[in-house]
Amino acid sequence: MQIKLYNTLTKKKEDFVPLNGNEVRIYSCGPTVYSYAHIGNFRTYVFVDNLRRLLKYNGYKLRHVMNITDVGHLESDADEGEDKMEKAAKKENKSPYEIAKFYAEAFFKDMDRLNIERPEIIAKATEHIPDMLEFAKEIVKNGYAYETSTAIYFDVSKLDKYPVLSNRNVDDQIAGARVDVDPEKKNPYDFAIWIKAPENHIMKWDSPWGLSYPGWHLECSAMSRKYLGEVFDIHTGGVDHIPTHHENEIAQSKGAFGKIPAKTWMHVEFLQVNGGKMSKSLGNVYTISQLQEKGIEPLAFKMFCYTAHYRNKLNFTFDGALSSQKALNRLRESYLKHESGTRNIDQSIIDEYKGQFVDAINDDLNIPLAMSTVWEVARNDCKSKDFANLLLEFDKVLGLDLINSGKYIEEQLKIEIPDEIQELIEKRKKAREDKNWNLSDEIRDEIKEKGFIVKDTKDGGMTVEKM
RNA sequence: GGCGAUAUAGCCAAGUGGUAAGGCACGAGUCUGCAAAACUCUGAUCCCCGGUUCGAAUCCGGGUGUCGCCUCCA
Repeated sequence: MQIKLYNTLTKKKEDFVPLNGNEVRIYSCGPTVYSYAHIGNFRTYVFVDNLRRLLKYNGYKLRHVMNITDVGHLESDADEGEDKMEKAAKKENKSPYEIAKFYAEAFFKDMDRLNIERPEIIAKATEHIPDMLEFAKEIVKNGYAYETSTAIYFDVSKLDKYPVLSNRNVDDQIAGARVDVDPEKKNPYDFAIWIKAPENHIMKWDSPWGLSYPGWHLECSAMSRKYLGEVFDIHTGGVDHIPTHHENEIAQSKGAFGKIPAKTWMHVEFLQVNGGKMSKSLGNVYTISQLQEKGIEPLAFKMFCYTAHYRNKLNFTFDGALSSQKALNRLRESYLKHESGTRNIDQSIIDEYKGQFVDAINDDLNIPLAMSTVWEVARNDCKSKDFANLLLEFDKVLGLDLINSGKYIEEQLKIEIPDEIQELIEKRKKAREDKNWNLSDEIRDEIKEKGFIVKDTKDGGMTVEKM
């Protein structure tokens, strides 16, 4: 079955065919490691994980690069303000390199908890300064850039067309937007490819323009070409990258070697919170750890992402995430149910379900639709290892770590019960043996007030959960 | 001011011409001393108006609402 992917560049769903045989080359814009990544960031990385898994499921080999931005990303994408790394470093009284190391580690820890596969190549900007400098020199040599007192700017008016990804009309937008334009810029949409370092700037390197550092957009252009070649298959990022970052990457590649660097550009819509945008000023920027504190596992967040298609906005609420937590637990129970089954299922039925699932995911990664097939299998009355194996097959794309379902459920039940509660449990056990239901119910309420829930099992035992 | 997206049951949402997937919640039932859990069952004609069509949630036009981008952000 043919994979179809939506391409922002052509604004169409297209049949996906790799440029180079069986190998798919992908570049994903990674995090700027100046603080913790939030759940909005991770919606994008969950998508990238699904994309990887989809391609592998269809038999392709991957060469996937993700960058770690640890220099050059200014507070504003329009080349204004301080470098984010330097700003965070000052705030936390550390070096930019310490900041980068700390938050990069935190990022990968969250990626692991989300069961997101690592790209084949992780590329740090600071380790590729020579590649970027080379790229910048080519752009300058080809006449696509000019020098001002503060930076080397890319001259967008030299391009045949700008922008190519977004529809915006440059002149109209400038008229209405409240932006202060650097008077030294020739065109408002010119952007810095190389920035002259102020006296107190920590991260800076030697260049034909003195001590300086690369512009943010340049790292992706330079590193993607280094590892994937001039033109590769797929470039991913969030929708916010469309109008500036990716537009400028394309401009740079055209300036350096005259080509648009990727064939397919894929963008993930924003995760909203309570129906609106996530922003620091509203205090609704959550991290994976903060979700965990509220009883939402990282994998439940992944499951939550599967309720909507990646090209649509998804409204995050804690209620919504908790419902996904429940759904995930039920899916795990269903897997275990089938895993212990003994019935045999006709291969034609298995093939039917598999076909439904593959049709959905191959159609521009329609995971919400695919999930309806997953539930049909999970909910099937006929307990069978064949269904358990089918769920594991689906999980190759979903990455919910279903094979370890038992472990996750065990962990949820494994809690420390204080002596005080243990005593109440013993008292209640006796009351139940005496069929003193009033006392039994009273004790249950008392335990509940102290934050634990007691459930009676069929064999006369009890289980205890934390609220 | 410019550009764009979206509007489907209580909530999260699939579905782009042929009589509305799925998840969660609610309600009912089974089970239970009761409860919880689990399981089963139950619910929407798709923002409004007009048009195209044998037929539209799905296409076109006009409204209204919400959201986003152009300023930080995946």
